[in-house]
Amino acid sequence: MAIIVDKEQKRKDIAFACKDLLLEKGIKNITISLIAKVAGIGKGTVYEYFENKEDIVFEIMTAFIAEYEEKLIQIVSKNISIKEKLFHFLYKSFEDDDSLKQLALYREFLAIVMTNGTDEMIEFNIDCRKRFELLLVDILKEGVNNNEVPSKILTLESMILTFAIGLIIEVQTIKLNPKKEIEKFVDTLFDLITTKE
Amino acid sequence: MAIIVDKEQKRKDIAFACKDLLLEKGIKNITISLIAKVAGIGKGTVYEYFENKEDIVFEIMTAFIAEYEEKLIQIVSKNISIKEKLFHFLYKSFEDDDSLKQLALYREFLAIVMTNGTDEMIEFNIDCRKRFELLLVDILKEGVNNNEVPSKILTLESMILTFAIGLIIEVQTIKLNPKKEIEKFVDTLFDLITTKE
Amino acid sequence: MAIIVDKEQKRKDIAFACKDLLLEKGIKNITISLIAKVAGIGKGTVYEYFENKEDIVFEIMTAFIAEYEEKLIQIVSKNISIKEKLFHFLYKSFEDDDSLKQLALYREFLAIVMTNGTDEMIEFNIDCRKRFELLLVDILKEGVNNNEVPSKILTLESMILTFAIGLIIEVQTIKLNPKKEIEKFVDTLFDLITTKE
Amino acid sequence: MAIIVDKEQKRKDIAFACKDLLLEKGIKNITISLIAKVAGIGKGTVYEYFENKEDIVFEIMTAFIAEYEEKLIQIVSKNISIKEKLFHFLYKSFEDDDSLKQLALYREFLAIVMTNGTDEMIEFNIDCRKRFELLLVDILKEGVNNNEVPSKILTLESMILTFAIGLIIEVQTIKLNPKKEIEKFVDTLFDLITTKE
DNA sequence: TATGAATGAGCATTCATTCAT
DNA sequence: AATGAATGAATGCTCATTCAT
Repeated sequence: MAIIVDKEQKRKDIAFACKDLLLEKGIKNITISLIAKVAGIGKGTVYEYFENKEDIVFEIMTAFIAEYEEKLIQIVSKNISIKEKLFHFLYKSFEDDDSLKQLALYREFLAIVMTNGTDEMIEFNIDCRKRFELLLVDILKEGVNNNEVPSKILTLESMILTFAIGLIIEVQTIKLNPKKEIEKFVDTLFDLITTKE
Repeated sequence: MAIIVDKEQKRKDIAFACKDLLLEKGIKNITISLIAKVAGIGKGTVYEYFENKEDIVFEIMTAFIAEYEEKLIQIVSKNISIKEKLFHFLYKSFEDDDSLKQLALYREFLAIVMTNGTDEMIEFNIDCRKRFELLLVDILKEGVNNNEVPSKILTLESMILTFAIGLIIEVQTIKLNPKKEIEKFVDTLFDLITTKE
Repeated sequence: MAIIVDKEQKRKDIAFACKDLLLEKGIKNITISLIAKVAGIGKGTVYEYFENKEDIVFEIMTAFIAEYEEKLIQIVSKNISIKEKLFHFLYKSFEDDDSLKQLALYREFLAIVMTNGTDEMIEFNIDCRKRFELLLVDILKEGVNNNEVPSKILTLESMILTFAIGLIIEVQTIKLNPKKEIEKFVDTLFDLITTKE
Repeated sequence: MAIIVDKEQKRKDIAFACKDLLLEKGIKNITISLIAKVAGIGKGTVYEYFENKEDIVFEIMTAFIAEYEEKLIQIVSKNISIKEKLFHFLYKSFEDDDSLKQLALYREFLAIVMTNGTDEMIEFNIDCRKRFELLLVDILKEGVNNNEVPSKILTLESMILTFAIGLIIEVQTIKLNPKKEIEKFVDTLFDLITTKE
């Protein structure tokens, strides 16, 4: 058991050592040789702890997702209006350079899943989506509870996430301005949802 | 005098001959050798009509986009409710096997643009977006003119397209059911937009 | 016979039209397509007047050589000392930008003859050498006649040309300074040859 | 632990295995596939030890140059007259079939440096020149020390090497007879230099 | 447990030349 | 005479993964 713990720890150590490298190089341009060098181990050793290159990328991406989730949780717990929360929830990944780099990596990951995605990748992706869904639901429910928005907003939850993915893509593929689009989206949404009799 | 060939026509002939091949193999796995063989010409001849591999893929994709646009135009001109039109506008690419194959190709193209997109590709993509935008606006405006929906629906236009892209991705990456999602999206949208005082 | 004359004239016309192009592009990077375009004729027509690409290059090089020979003849006829004449004879091809460009072309030609030279090329090259030899002999003989140098200088003639070729190479391959080397060469030579009892 | 290979040694082993191949095929016609096959290794392995094709050619050429230098050193240390030494110094590369093959390779290398030479190639070439220069100076100085020739012969050193390069070229490009030319060159040189009052 | 040496498939592109018209 | 459409051979390099030590 001690050994197992060590293995798990070493996986994380290796992954941690490569975070910046992956951000800098991207999935396609990172090599096992480089990973081994940066982690200070031999190429063969990498395979003692990871199944394959994909596996390493997953490990690192998982860490990034966890980090990002942390940021979103902070948004949820902030003392701001639901509208503001929703804006930040959507805009967080465009806010600063580090986030943008992580977003670029996620985009690269998406590109792979979109075309060559293994079941494992899709599983991973579904899992991520679910975790973000929970947070979004938290935000929406809180708004409902505070009577800021009618409860029917909850039905929009999946649609909002799909829009978010669309935006992540289109910011790159048709040079959409994320801030502008998100502001418009949130404004329109709240305009529609809060229209009273 | 030598034979004068209609270069533009021959381009299209070659592209046409390779349509199925591209659909079957995908952008990354199609080769010039194969293209030449399928088109029944020499490899060098391919380069008489196309700058490079990318150029051929563009030509074929452009044809697909035009075909698809045609289908959308038919939807616009159909005698159905705006709600139904919007549904079909969004669902058309998932409706049959041929459409799904073309969608897969577009997804592959998107994946490239997302990560290695040249300016030309982005240009192409922006252009496609604009053409679809026009059609969507047609649908929405008609609905407004017929008093089926309030005019504020027009502000949703860009958002709808972004959602559409998000859906194209997520159908693949998190196995979303396109029909279900689109139905929910359209229903919710119309529920929100048509809520009266 | 009229037709033959026309053919010869057209050869020269085509060659003339391509002179600058060849100088700019070099032998390896010039293409038949480009030649045809610049000469304002069809690709096939080029082959009506020339055997092959090599043939065109020859025609143009021949013109350049003739031009260069002209320059050397002027040196021969100048009213300067034999030492100065020899210096200019050797230095002429390094003197100005146009000459340097022609020299670069000749170097490229040499590179081909050195490795893939056809008999025809070698013939051509031998012929060039002979023509320059004649001029050099003129210079040397004149010096002897004027009692500027002893007649034994005539035995050096081939050696001087070989040195000239070596210099043309080494200016490029080991960055020799042509002016300095030629001055040293001429000085040393005259020092040796004119040492009297 | 894994096997630790003496990278430098293996480089040499691979290079050694390809010597004849390079001599036979020449720089332009040698292929990585062939190199790998002849060296009995995989194509990828070649790239473990060499940066690129050029790198391999350099390694082999370096070996040939070293071999050739060795031969020249033996000439320097021979107990013959300076005149004979100079003759052999210049004639060595034409003496036997192996030397002629190596000379052809060097000529091919020169042809590349003359037209597409990278800085690295020029560096390499300058370095070779310098090494031969040292040996030539040895020969000349010894002659001076032995009172075989006046010290002014030392000023001819660079000129002799330039002549040597010119000869290497012209033997090929205008079918000069190396033995004859070198004999004439050496005779004339000694005639001039040793002319006494 | 750690290592690192070895591997090999896979592919776009250029351009001189020909020859049917 | 003039043309220009068609051709096709030929090759360097990367990198994830394995496995002998």
